[in-house]
Amino acid sequence: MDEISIRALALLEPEGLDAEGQGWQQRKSVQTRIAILEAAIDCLRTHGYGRTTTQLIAEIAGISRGAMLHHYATKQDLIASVIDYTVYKRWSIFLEGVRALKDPERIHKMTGIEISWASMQTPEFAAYLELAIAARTDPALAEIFLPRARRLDQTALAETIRAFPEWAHDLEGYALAMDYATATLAGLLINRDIWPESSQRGVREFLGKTIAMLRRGELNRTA
Amino acid sequence: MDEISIRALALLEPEGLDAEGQGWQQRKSVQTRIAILEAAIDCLRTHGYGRTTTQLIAEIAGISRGAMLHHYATKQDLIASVIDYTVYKRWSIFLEGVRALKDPERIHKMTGIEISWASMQTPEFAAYLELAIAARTDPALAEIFLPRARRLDQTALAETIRAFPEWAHDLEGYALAMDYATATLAGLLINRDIWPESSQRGVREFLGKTIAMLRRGELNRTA
DNA sequence: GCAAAAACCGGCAAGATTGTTTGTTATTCG
DNA sequence: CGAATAACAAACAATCTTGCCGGTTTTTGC
Repeated sequence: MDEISIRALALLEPEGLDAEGQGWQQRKSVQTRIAILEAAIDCLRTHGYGRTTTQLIAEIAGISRGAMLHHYATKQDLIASVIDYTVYKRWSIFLEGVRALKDPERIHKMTGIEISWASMQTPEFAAYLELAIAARTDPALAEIFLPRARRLDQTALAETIRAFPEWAHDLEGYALAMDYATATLAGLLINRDIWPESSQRGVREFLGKTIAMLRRGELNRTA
Repeated sequence: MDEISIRALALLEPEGLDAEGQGWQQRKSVQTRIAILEAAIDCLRTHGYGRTTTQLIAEIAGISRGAMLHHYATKQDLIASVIDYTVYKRWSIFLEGVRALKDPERIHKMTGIEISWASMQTPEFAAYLELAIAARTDPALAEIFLPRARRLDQTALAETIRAFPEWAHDLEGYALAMDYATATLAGLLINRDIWPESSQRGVREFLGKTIAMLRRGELNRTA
């Protein structure tokens, strides 16, 4: 992992999950917590937030519900950790994909969209999306989700731009491109089961061309 | 309402809600059903699908839960009607907005996006979106939602193009533009509470310019 | 009128979900 | 080695939600 990734990850890294060099009990605790988080992610993406029960999470994680409530006293505590964890993983995957590209590919072949698309098709992002959606109508969830999401979104924007030197001079344009791509791809995800695959591919390809033009400045965004 | 609107509405109009010239009992039944549907829409948009209970719907509709189960024996029956009803209303509002535009406005000022945006900010669309999202993780809901959504989506596309003579020669392009705008705006709706308003406006405006260029053929979508 | 049907109301049982509580096993540290 | 602490398990009470059922009022048709 190169320097860019490390710096970005450092600011997004979830707390309470780093147990390097600790005792065995500590290491086991972290291991169990990660198992719980991944079980929660699996539940969220397959059953949605409304039907994600603590019972099911514990079941999938392979532990008792009592044990889970020992690590995460309340459902809100668990969800809060899930938020941090999923965001961290999403941008890790994103940066990893970008880092694997050579500069010419990244700049001229709109591959950024494909990478963004790939990072949005992971179980982690599916879980995050479920939470984002549920937070719009669930006040209790919104209370813990919105502050985190706003902060993490801002942090991710500021840190990922480091991986795109060609955007460095234009933070505003980068923010627009990122929001634009994220919005369109998220909308695509929602209609995944409704629209034919050919339509979805058409939208993705057109989005790629649009972003490429935006970067080249052919679509001045203020006029 | 002009001929175009009437033709489109005819194909999308929900069944069991037209009681013109019937007896009073029939009329009262329709009236109650509409009250139930609108209560359900209100519940869906404010509480989400997972927390929309039959009890709450009946409460908001102002009738007893028993009376509601008389009109809609099961929750699935009710939701099925909600789907048809919301889609019908959405495109009614959309066509009404388009019809109110003069040709030059519609063609040259990318006002189509604003109308589409307006039609997606109604309670009806919010409810539909909740159902579309919930259907992705709820098999029981998907069973009744997906077939309807696919059929209604196709019908709406074929019918609304009548209101855009400038697109008539390019159905494929119209479909792409519609999907593209819908996806982006839906994605925007999801992030409504997360992103700053200025970012959202930026995305909307950029989308408008993109669609305008697509229509003018400046962004060839096959290359 | 008057019986049938429709609209409507209130309550109930079965099942599910959350947080708490009590108890057991394993680890850490003085 | 022994007490304190952490990890884990199982059961419980309180609350919701759904579908169903008996009963009441209103409308319709003969």
